[in-house]
Amino acid sequence: MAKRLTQQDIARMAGVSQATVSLVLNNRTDGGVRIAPETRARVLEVIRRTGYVANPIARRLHDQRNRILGVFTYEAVFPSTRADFYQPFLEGIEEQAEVAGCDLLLFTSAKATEGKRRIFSDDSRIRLADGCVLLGRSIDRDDLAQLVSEGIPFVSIGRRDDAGGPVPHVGADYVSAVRNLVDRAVALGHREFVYVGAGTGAESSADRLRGFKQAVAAHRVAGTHVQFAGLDQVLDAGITAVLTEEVSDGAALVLAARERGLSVPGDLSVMTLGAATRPAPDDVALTGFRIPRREMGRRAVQALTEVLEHGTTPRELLACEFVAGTTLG
Amino acid sequence: MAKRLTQQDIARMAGVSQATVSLVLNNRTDGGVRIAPETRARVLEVIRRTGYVANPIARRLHDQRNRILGVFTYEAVFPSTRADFYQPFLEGIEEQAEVAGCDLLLFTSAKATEGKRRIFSDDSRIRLADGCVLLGRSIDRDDLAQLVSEGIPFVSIGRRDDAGGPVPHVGADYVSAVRNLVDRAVALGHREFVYVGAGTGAESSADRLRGFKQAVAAHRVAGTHVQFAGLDQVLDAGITAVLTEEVSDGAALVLAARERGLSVPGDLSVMTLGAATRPAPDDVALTGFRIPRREMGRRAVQALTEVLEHGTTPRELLACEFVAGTTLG
DNA sequence: TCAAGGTGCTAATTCGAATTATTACAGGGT
DNA sequence: ACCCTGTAATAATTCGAATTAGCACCTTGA
Repeated sequence: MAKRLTQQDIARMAGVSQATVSLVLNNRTDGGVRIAPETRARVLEVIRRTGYVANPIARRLHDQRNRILGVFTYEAVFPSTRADFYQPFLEGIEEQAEVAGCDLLLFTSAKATEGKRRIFSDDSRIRLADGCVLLGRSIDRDDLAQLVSEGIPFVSIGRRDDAGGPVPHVGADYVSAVRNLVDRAVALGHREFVYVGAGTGAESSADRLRGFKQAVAAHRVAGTHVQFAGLDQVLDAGITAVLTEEVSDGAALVLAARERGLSVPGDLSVMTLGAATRPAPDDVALTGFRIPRREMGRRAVQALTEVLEHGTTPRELLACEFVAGTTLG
Repeated sequence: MAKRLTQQDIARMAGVSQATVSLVLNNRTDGGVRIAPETRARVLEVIRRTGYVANPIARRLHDQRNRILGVFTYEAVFPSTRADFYQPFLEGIEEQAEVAGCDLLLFTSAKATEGKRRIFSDDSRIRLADGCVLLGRSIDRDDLAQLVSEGIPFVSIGRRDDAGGPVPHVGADYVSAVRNLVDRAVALGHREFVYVGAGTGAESSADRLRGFKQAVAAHRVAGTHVQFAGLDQVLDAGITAVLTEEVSDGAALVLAARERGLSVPGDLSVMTLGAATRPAPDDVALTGFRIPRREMGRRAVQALTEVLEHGTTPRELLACEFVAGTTLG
């Protein structure tokens, strides 16, 4: 296999020193550095001819920058079961990376331990990249804490609680989004609510439940929380408005109600909180909100750029757009 | 930001030299290297206490290998309009990369010129990876020739004609796949065929048309080739079996025929050749074949591994699976 | 003619870890 | 006292690129 070219090789070909090649390559003109135009041209010509590119590894060893942004996901990125969930994020990430002139490193080699990947394995490659975007519904807290304590530049997609320090993130404002749904339902006369879903564990779940509780408290209406709920349970409790974390749960309720000859939203209103971790039927136009996934991806890369350039700790929540649907009335 | 610990730091704490730390860390016992048990224990204790992990960058610099595989596409990978096309390939690539213990680098930094990315721009980063997988319907011939002549390790997904030398690739055997379709149609009594599509330009198109021509010649039946075809044209020419490169073209013909009150496959048979570059309706069960996209991705990475290890030039065509559908009779 | 000042380039060092060559020292035998 | 052998550790070098200090050469001007 042809050995990769080094600056030393280029230097030899151009009849100059390695240092000169480096200076030409980086277009250095400051600090009393001068290269004669013809020398510069000669070196550039050799570089052009050979297609030489500086070894990013060596470069990074020296100056901590190689224009590579890592993307770490806790599951494989492409498998189609998850594709609908991850894809919009990745679109945004790719789009903004292109703008920033960075390449994306997908950490596929991260060994899966017990079905979950871990960021810090024996031979963690996370430092290959300048910084890293973290993607996944829930992220291991120990991993997060280590990222923070080691000062590795990263941005999480999705809000994260502190982990031994503030965690830089670009999330969705679920609290406001859920409150908004309850507000609208109350305005339509609803007084008996139920929140169906975990409501805990991942921050995204907790935020939704928090928004729900804030809203029902503010309106002084009845609001309960259950992990799972069948149609009977809901009806027996006199509920008129259901909010489900999972899109598929909401769709299931609507279908069950209609099979039973009930009208949605006539007899029961159903709203979904946008978590599509499972495939859901697309023939039910649920009322709910749209998570700005693509925008979150874009903003995460922008935020990462800020982290890299200014060492800040950006935390930002993006608004979710109300989706009218047909299941709230 | 706390500076990361180095082996030098560990060495100081343990009262040994940096070399000793490295030897302990790598558990080296061969080549006349000996470390006293108590010294080893002392070093390990410091490592445990501090949570030190070797900097992978420095490690790679020494090992001449970064276990990064590049993925170059002429368009953005993730946007949903293209997702159906690229995704299965990427699934396979990711899967095999994980097996090989490599990370994937998406060349998003290659700025698009006139809507297309180019591999060799002013500051091509293609050499950043150990090797590279090329993905795209058609690949710029100049780029290809340069890759070959510069001896850059790469594998194309999709068969490619020589470009100043053989081009390593993992493709689909369209010639056989199309011949197979014609064989089946002839066996069912068809004698008047038409091939609808480019049939030229990309190798994938040319291969399909070649298979078609070989088959009609072998069976001594009538077979014409047109770029585009309306339903009237087809019927006027007395055609009984249509093969369309594009899935959407085939679907359009079927729908047009049925609207006209014709039966498919009663009055007209339609087969598609699997090129889904445009979204197509999924309610028409077209007869055709399945391109083994995922498998192609997997094999491409395997082939790239061979290129890297043995400097070979693998060329391989994978068989397409017949899809019965309901539009051939 | 010699210092002053500018120009164009290079030698040497740095980054962190891996590896090879080498040294230091103890103990045993003569 | 001397050599030899084994053991345990270190000094020095390597990887490829970036950077800094400084060297050699050329003009000027007095």
